[in-house]
Amino acid sequence: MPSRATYHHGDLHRALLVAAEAELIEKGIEGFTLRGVARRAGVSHAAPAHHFKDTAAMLTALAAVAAKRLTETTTRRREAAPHDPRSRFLASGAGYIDFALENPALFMLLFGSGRPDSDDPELVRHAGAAFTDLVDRIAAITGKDPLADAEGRLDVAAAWSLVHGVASLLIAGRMKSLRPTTDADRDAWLRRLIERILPD
Amino acid sequence: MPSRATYHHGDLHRALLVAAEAELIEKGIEGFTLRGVARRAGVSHAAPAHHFKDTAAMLTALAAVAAKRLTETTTRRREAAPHDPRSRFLASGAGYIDFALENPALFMLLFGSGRPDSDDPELVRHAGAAFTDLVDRIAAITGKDPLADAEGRLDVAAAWSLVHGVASLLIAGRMKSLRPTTDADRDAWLRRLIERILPD
DNA sequence: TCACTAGTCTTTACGACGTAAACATGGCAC
DNA sequence: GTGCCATGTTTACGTCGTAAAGACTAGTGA
Repeated sequence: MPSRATYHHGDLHRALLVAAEAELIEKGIEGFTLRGVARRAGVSHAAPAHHFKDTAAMLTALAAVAAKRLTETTTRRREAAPHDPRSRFLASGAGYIDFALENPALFMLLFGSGRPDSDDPELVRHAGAAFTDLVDRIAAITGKDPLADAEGRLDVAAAWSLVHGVASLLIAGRMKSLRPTTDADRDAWLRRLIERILPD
Repeated sequence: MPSRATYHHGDLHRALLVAAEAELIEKGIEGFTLRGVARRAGVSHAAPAHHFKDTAAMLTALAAVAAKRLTETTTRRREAAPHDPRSRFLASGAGYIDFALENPALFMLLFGSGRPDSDDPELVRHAGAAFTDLVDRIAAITGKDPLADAEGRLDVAAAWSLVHGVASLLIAGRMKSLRPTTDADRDAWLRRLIERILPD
């Protein structure tokens, strides 16, 4: 069925991840299908088994990619921002939300579905980096380690919750009546929103 | 295959919803199966078709139940709270989070999956009631209609986002290192968290 | 009272899916 | 060169969602 110049693909592992992302974006997490991914990559439906134990493993690998990309997005935004701690915090938070809006399927895969194995080392590593980034932003503002006491942990929980909540509700389309109508106003709106949770 | 006193079930529509909730809780949104629901209700796998057009319709009906129960929970908590606006807001928010913690599968079905039809009138009605409750809590604090101006809508967006974010992240198990270890401290912790987003 | 109709449930059937096992191919280490 | 084994294919099996056709019965209208 699959027609290809060579019997062996060459880089099927990577190709499958690319195909998997396309499949996820197009079909959503519900319609995601291993056989569909294989078709997209031009191989037989059983070929992925040699690279991913099962569907969950493939989704786990994809979630790790998502976590990595999320961290890259917040980092890039932060580095482009003014260097004062508050601006950097706002930029990082806006980056989190932008990632969600630009990659809703990946974001939902990462946070909203129980499908990826959340103990996977690669996933833990990249998700941990995103968390560390958040903690660092807050540390820069308060001047102490937020994880050291209950108040600091509350700072972290509140900031993450707000940003994550905005992202989730925007993606789910539940904030249509609250957010600004034009995309141009979105960024300013997001910043004003995030400002409300800034620690002193 | 199914053995029952009478050929006709009598109240299969309701029984299917009960079975569907059990199926959702036990198998999760991923493992949710129409045939599994039918087995649970003791009918043939095709019987549900006479009561729900397809799987999505069944999940939509279940989501409407979830939305209704969410509103009931926040209402109950609010009514049990002291009558000052801030206490009532805190109680309502804590109710939202409690609902999520007590019904994680229903909460994720309602907000985190694209499976229910979000245009379903019954679902819109109950979800709208929950939203109205939130707006009313904020109106009671600020003394004006929050939806009337941009600042008020920002109040609503921020409050909803924080509460929704906490609920989502707690359910996903991503706040283990931030939340208090004992359940006894949880309520106080939640209140301190929600306080941070209270409008003036 | 008694057919008949419409609604409810079952049976059967079909294509798609995930997974496993047996088989084919060819890259690469020796 | 040769043989191993990772990589890909084929075949097979059980489960799923959905549709169509048949069995049963409650309720309606004559």
